[in-house]
Amino acid sequence: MTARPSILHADLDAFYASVEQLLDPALRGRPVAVGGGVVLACSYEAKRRGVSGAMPAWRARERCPELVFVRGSFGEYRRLGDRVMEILGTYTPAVQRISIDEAFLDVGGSERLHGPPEHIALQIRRRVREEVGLPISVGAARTKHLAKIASQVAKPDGLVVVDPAREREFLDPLPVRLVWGVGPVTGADLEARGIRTIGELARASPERLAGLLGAERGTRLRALAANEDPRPVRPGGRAGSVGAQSAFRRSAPTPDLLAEVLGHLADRVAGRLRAKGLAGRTVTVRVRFADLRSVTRSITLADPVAATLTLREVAEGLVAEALADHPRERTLTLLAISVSALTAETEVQLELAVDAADDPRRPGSRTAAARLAADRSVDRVRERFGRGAIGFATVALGERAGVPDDFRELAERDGG
DNA sequence: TCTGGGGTCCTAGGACCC
DNA sequence: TCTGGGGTCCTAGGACCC
Repeated sequence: MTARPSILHADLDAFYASVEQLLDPALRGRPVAVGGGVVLACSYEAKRRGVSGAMPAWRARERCPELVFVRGSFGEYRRLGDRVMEILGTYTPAVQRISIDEAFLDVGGSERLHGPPEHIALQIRRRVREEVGLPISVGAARTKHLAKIASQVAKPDGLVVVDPAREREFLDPLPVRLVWGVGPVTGADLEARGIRTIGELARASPERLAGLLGAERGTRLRALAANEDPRPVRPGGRAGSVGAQSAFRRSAPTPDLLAEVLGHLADRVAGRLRAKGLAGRTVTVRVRFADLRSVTRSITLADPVAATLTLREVAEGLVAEALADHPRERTLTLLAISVSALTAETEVQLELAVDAADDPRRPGSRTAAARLAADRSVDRVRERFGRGAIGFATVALGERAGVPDDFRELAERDGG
């Protein structure tokens, strides 16, 4: 084989928990969990004692009584994650960040400056340890998917380079759950039919997989298992949707509750859209009932929204529809708003001068213009004085949300 | 005292157009 | 009077990832 294992996948180990241990030396060597009611991330010391992500706090404490719970240091996660990405960027501009703590690199063109991929991987691990103080695992291989699997195998705090001549040897015995896109449901399906390893998935007939998973998905997962997915490292990456959700204790869908929660969510979503210079035409709401089943309702508007009040009104209408379709459901446990079909907000602004129909959903209307202008004033005040300085019901919402807003933006299940 | 919050991608049916 | 095939957009739901 001539191909080099020039794709790297770099993945910080137990990121949130490692940051906490970095910030507070008293936590080092101890089982640490980040989160409130549930474990959002935990240290390897905690994992060894049976704690894992998404576990309710009471169960985690049951399994590991000496577990130390910390609420999380959101700003630090963002800051340190960014610093690590900066280090990665010194080896190639071809860095594709896929979450706060994880990225692909194509170092195929970096050899002359920085040496072969293995050497770069070693340097990355050493520099992140020395300059940031965090452990990071790296996988190196010929393809992205294989590099990602390699970094998972390398954890914790390791490096795995997959020799292009020995890819099958490496891949075949690994559990099928390591394939990207095989989750609990599909994994259980496959295992029930005797497909337990990646090798078995790669060798399964396309017809059989199509019957099991559907044609498209069967083909895709088999290609991943067979390591025949050549997708390139794609730097940058634009958001396709912006959303927010809020889980709460079982509550009747009273007008007060809906106004409060949807107002808060619309404020968050629209604010983030404006901060990114975006607006979106499709608004989707999700309503979760007491039994954790949820339904969604969406609408695609003629023009993109970025104004808080307009988004809130549209969302209220959609939630009302969803509730009307489920008249027997008396209890809610979650509401969510998401905006997709995004466009650059400059296009919205251009339309401001155009027409004057007074439907606030139309960006050209005076109402829409006034709303957007008011929102921007609020945005500016918040930029200077912080989120709490002004805005919708942040005080009234109080403890209901349970998780600090900043944290929500960063939260992820398996970060540690 | 059973479950965060942020996303992506895919499927499938229906409306509508040519 | 009955009809095809293709394409796009919209909507609802589900699995998955971090």
